[in-house]
Amino acid sequence: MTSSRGPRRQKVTLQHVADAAKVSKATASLALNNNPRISEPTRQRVLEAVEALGYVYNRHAASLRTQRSYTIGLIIKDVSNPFNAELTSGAESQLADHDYSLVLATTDDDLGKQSRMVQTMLERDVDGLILSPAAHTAIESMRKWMQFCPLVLLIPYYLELAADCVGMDDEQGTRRAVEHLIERGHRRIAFVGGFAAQATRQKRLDSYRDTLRRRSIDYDPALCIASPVTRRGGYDAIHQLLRMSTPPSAAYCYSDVNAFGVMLGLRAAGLEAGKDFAVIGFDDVPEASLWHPSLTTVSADPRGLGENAAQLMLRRIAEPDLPLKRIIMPSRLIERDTTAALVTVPR
Amino acid sequence: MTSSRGPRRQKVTLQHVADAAKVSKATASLALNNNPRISEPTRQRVLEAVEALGYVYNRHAASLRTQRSYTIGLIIKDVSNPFNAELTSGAESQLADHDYSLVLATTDDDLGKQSRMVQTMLERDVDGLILSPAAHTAIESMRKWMQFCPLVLLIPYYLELAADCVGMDDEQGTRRAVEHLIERGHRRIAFVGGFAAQATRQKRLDSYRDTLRRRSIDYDPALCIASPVTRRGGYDAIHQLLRMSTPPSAAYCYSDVNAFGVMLGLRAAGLEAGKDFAVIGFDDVPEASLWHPSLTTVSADPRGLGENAAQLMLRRIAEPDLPLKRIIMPSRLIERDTTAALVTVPR
DNA sequence: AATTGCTGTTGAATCGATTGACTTCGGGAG
DNA sequence: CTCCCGAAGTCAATCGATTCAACAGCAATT
Repeated sequence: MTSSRGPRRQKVTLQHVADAAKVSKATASLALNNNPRISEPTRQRVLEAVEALGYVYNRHAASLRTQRSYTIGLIIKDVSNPFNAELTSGAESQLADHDYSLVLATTDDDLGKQSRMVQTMLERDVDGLILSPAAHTAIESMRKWMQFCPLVLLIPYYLELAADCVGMDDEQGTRRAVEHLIERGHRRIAFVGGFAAQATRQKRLDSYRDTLRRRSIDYDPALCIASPVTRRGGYDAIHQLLRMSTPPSAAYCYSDVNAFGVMLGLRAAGLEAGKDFAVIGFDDVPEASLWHPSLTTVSADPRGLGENAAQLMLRRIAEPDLPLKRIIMPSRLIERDTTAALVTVPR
Repeated sequence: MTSSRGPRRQKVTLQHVADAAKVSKATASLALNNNPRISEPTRQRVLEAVEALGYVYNRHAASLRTQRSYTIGLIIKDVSNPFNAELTSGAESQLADHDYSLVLATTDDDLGKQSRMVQTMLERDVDGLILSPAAHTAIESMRKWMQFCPLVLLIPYYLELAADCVGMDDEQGTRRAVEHLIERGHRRIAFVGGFAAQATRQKRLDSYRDTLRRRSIDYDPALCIASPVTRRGGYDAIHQLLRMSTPPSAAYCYSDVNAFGVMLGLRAAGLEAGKDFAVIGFDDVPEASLWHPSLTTVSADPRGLGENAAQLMLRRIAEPDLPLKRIIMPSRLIERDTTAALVTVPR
């Protein structure tokens, strides 16, 4: 069987609409844009013609003239990660509500791919770029991109760059998590997951050390394990930690995904999270509440992040000269079962 | 502090490049498109000028002329669902590899929103539309859209429509799942989740009944519970099932998400999945292997679905007159712990 | 009756790249 | 010496909507 996709329906342009409504192309255009200089009866005639002919507006032609594409680019590392999926969802729905479209690209955290993706976005003349920069992205690159369109960063640690941004309160979230563990009697607390190059991780690590210091607990670098942000990463890390001569009794993880890995590793070692060992994650992905035992974690509202990023962008487009805005979203600790038990024999 | 975003850098056009390279605009264009009529030295001069001036290609202008946008629209119900996130990821990476961009829109399964989203896609003159149609989408609507650009459906049950499509083998997957339960001794097997309007669910339900019939097991409509595709839906359904005078001993669920709800409901009722009651899901989302007990489920490879959809689209664009292609991806049963136990007292 | 002021409409240039038709130039072939 | 040819470029029209400046028509004002 051959597909019967006939010749592509020949295009109906504004000229055809104008002819059908017996007005000029200029009038038809103004009518569709609700310009008040066009009288109501005329506008109606134009709208009827549009309906009758099945006219489809051509945004490329319009963009060429107006220099606005009503398109926003979103560049992230990976959509399949549930955190980013939520973020994308939030941004998309916010943009759709304002008649903007979302062009999505992923970088796999690779600088080369990132610059190619930015390039295609610029070629498409996006009205703005929402970016979660790949590791090691140079400030200079981003500064260059900003000459073409406004930029909203999904990370709040590029203060040298005059770009709007939105991010989590990593510091506060970390403090709460570590204090929670200390209050439950833990003294040897591991920090698991993420790589040194990640600015977000560095921030959390600093806050972790700072919190320990304030509570007069020694910082032990051996308890800090860098790893990929995957379950495997967490699994391997806990394995390594448990073999230490004085292993930790708790782990604060860079991400829920790492925490899940830690939990699997504990189980494999015959230990139970929440009873024999405390675990805290970060992100509060939906699964966090569903694991058994359920995971104590720092809540990160990824959808809200996406929404805020989109709003920031729309605001910037509407008012390019507004002062910079950096949104830090509050994080809060969600206490669940993996930190249920008190340490009975501290120290 | 005021943002110092200066005046938008004034545009460098092909004309500027041509001037700098001391050739005509036409030559510059041909050079950039690697047209063999341009000599190598000339092409190099043009490329150098591009580099020196920081020229950015304007795809809107090109699209206007060529009637190709190198953009594909993806319209799904919801990105935040992990199944769809994986699918999106697969499609995006496949398209990016071929220099196509992905415009993403979501419908929330709402017909009105769907038609608005399709509209903006057509205005953007996408080269193709990959669609997971909202419930109750009329064939006629889709036929209309196909007059504007090729369509790839993410569901294989609109056979009346001459559109390429890709989907799961719901029938085979269901048969395997139900047979697996029967082999373990189950005779009263519930079908949980989804709504009647969903074509996919209907397909699975048919296959479920058919499998029972072949094994001479009576079909009991009371064991089929429709519900939203959420954990809550599964939770409520199992609750209802357990109150029956002769409750089922197993549930085959429309989706993993429903299955998780069933598991939570069982736990709340003091039962343990895999020991007191068997559960099978559909999709094999990553969490399925991580729950405790781990979930037996039908694997659906969502990323592969997205990749295939993208490939189908690229193929259709390259060769519009190829015969229709419908890809049914094999599904397989992943046996895990929720179906571990045999029923000791069958009947 | 001529001028002014509106309102509603239109002509034509414009955005930036593509492309079919045409020119130019420097050899060979005749 | 002329003609033809191919290679390398260039001209100019084109895609479809927007928008500025101009203008027709008509009422009100002088």
